[in-house]
Amino acid sequence: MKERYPTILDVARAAGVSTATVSRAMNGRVVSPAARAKVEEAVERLGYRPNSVARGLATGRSGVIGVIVPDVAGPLYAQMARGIEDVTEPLGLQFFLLTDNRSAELERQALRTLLERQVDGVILIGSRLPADELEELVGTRTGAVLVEREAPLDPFTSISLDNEGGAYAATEHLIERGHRRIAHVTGLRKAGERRLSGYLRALEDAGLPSGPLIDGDFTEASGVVAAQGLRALPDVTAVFCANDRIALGLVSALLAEGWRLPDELSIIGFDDLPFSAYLSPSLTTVRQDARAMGRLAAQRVVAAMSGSAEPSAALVPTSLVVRASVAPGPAAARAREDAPPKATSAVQVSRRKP
Amino acid sequence: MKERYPTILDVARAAGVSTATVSRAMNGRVVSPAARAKVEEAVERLGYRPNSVARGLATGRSGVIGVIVPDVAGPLYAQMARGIEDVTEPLGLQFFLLTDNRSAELERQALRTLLERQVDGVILIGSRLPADELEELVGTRTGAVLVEREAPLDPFTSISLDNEGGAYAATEHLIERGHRRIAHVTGLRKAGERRLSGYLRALEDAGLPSGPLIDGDFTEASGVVAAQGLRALPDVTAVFCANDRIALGLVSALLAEGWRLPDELSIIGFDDLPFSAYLSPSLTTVRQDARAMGRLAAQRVVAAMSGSAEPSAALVPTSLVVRASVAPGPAAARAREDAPPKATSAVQVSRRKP
DNA sequence: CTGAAAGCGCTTACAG
DNA sequence: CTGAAAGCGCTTACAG
Repeated sequence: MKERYPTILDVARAAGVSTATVSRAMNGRVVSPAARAKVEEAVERLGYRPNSVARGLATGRSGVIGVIVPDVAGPLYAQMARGIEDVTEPLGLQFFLLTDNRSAELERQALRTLLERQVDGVILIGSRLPADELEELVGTRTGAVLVEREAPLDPFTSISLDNEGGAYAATEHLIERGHRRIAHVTGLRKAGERRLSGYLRALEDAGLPSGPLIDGDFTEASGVVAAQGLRALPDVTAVFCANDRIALGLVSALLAEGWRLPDELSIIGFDDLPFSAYLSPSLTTVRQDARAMGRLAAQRVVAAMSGSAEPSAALVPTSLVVRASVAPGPAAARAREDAPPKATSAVQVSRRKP
Repeated sequence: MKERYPTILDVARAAGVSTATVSRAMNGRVVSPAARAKVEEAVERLGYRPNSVARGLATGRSGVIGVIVPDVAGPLYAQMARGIEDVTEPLGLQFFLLTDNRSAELERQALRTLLERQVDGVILIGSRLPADELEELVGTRTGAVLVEREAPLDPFTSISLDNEGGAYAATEHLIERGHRRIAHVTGLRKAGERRLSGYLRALEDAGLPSGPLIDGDFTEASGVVAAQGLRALPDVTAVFCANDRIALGLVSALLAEGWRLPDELSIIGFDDLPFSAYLSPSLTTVRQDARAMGRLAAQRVVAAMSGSAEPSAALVPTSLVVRASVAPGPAAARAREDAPPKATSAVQVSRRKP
């Protein structure tokens, strides 16, 4: 047990060349065909695998980029990880996922770990460390990009979802469908704030007063609680939930109380989680392309690693996914009385059931 | 830019001691209080952070355990990661997640990467590499544990979910609730097979014939397709889905066709995903404690790393979560005609709606 | 308790 | 194209 792995020296001896030549052959540098053949044979025979720790020490580069996510559990982070992989894989870079910066202290630890391991770059998702501390920790030797940063601007490259725009589009969709009294179940943190302000701006642009705000925290449970709040608001015909998990809880509670959806209440979510298309009614929502964000983050961090990067700030767009959870609102009904019915396909969907 | 980080030598000079003393102080070995104080002061002043790559090379241990998951996207893997963290964190070990072994080739690459990086242990989830290749790659220097391995036995420590037992419990539950004609939407791979055989065994033990088998592949889409199959099977009163995602698709399609659930069809899933409690009707299912599996895997790999480990095979139990998607079956109705109604609370739930 | 020195397994100018 | 040698930043017997 614990037998020694062959080292580059073993290979050199077996091949009758120097370790420098083995190193060159392994890394695709110029080497005579004869030497290359001998090295390859020896590598094969000994089952040699280079020790990347030693290489890392010698080169000062590890070839890995570290990713800190708030919580591995989120399906969105998983998608983001996939996007990161899309770009690192072809470049021969590895990336390591470190979980959870749910607290600043955990994030600090995770970041230190990564830095001590000499990662070449870091992607911090939803970071909550103060900018100056980040600067001090990360220094200038390591590429860094911030995704969905809580605090505002930094001297770092950052990438954020267009939460405001997505919320605007969702609210606008409800308005276009004829809703005038639209509630919002709020979320948390920066993303929650931005979604709220997109909602408010859409109402304002439509000349509508702000609808009731119901406290939420991005969980299903808060959606369930919101259902109670809605009962006291009979004039509300539609609600924009800060995310799909809230919408899931809300729909669940409403259905359990016997509400007919979407006829009695239209609901729209945010995120487009994998289950959202399969709810009943299927959930109209705002899709965020987490994979694209991951790709973008990886590209930026690679650029930052090579030093060729000006700090920049990117906003990733969202798209509205229209499904069946939004029915025409009262304004649409009024319009129908005047004009001949001009059913859009979305209206079709929502009217097929009753 | 690219300024040099301080090294142990910088600290030694600043503190007026040798690097050996700095090393000892940093690692909590015996050092005179005076020396310790000087080192600590210098570390603080220079902002020194040890280079774990260099340490890894010197000690031959990296302090990291690598985890290969089939797909970061699964919420279950996320839970497992949390469980792994539960045990590695207090031990000062790090773990790195490498994604996706959806193909043997990708898994091979991921494993090589990990090994080249000198991880002290690996946890392979759902590995599909042949046992002999695993043995050759991993060797005896690295601890390894297999979670939910596809192929049968190995010389490795393995941990599996009790898929068979969970499926048995699910099917038994349907039988106890009075169902006699129970279909099964199948899954994939070893887990799918085991769930199928648990289902078959439960029917057999109850003296019932096997019900119809509908092909599935663990996706919502296959659940949607299964709904069509069920239409042709009017005598089926209950269906055991190989996982919750299938159940989600099935419920979605059935509801869209106007079925009343659970009255017209009882449904039971497997996994207990986060959304399952919020479906309408809320889904009765088999919970797997992925976090506990992760914990167990981590404990075993730590033991394997210290060499103090006999290979072992553990089976992690499941538990039935009774919610509202199972209604009493025909046998229960017949029983009711004889005896006065003896409604269990579960029956209550499922009869409140119609 | 402490220091000088060798060693971990690579890479890379520097000569040739 | 190739080799000898120094160096990457630590740790750890070995002496003292």
